[in-house]
Amino acid sequence: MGRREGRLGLTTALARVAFLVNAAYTDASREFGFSPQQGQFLCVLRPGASGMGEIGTVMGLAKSTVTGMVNYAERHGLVRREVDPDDSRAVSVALTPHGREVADQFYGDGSRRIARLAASLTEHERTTLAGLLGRVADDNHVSVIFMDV
Amino acid sequence: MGRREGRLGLTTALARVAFLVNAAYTDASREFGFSPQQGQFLCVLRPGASGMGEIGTVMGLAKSTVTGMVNYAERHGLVRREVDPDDSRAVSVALTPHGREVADQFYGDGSRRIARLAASLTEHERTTLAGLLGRVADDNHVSVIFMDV
DNA sequence: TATTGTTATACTCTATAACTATA
DNA sequence: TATAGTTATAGAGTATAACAATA
Repeated sequence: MGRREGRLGLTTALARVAFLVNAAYTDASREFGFSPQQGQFLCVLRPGASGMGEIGTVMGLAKSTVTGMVNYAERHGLVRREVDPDDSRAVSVALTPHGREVADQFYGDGSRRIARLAASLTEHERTTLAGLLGRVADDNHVSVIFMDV
Repeated sequence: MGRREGRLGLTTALARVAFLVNAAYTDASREFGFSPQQGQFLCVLRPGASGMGEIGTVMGLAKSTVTGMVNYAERHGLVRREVDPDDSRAVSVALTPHGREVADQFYGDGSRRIARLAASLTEHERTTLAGLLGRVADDNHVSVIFMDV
């Protein structure tokens, strides 16, 4: 770590860009009238229904927190609970048709904002950056919240 | 955007790596017994004292939120308020000696966790990645929260 | 009048512990 | 006994609106 010829170290650069991505995400959420957490939650559900426990694992939250989050989204007509036919203890949470529409629009808006952050790079630089970041992601078992657009 | 030869698009890669950085940050905060927000707040104050309004701008928070955050940190002996001699409305918030110690340790721990994310890259790749991310950060007026270690 | 902060209020986000019901 | 979720509780994070004090 440390400076190299007057340029930022990798750690600093990673932290700053993460801050920018978070801000883009938060701005997109505000645009849609919900919190970043609810936005992230909708994105987690986009690929398909999920159990309460799985949601907690993917998002890194305690199970009671997940209960509250699902309650909120359900109250707003974005998701619905369904009892697992194979295990009556388990619950499956899925987007409602309205929730899917909102989630897709939110995802598109958030993606556009994030893409805009790298607008000043050349096509070749973007490809290089995507490759290196992809390696970092792959090597650290990142949860699949954002899928490819 | 979209897939290119089976690899992730830049937007997705950015989002995933941001998620990893956030998780590293959250883990470091938990290690120190406070929330990611309090950790970020301490890092904002590391370079020097700051006014309430400036803190809100840098962190993207409403002023009443900043009041609450400073109250919390003050209650825990991490920061103290000082009235600006030039403008008695204004308040300057600074780390206490204890707060500085905690902030520095937290910053070091967080930085180490973030650096570890890129451990699998070669030295040359890390330099390339740092350069490209630095460009992205510079071109988007990112707030200076993480300074170089 | 405009600006700096704080208060009052109302939610959401979060975790821990205790609980219910099913496996 | 172990697992899937919920409830109870408590506190932190957040914003809006109304306010006080100073410029």
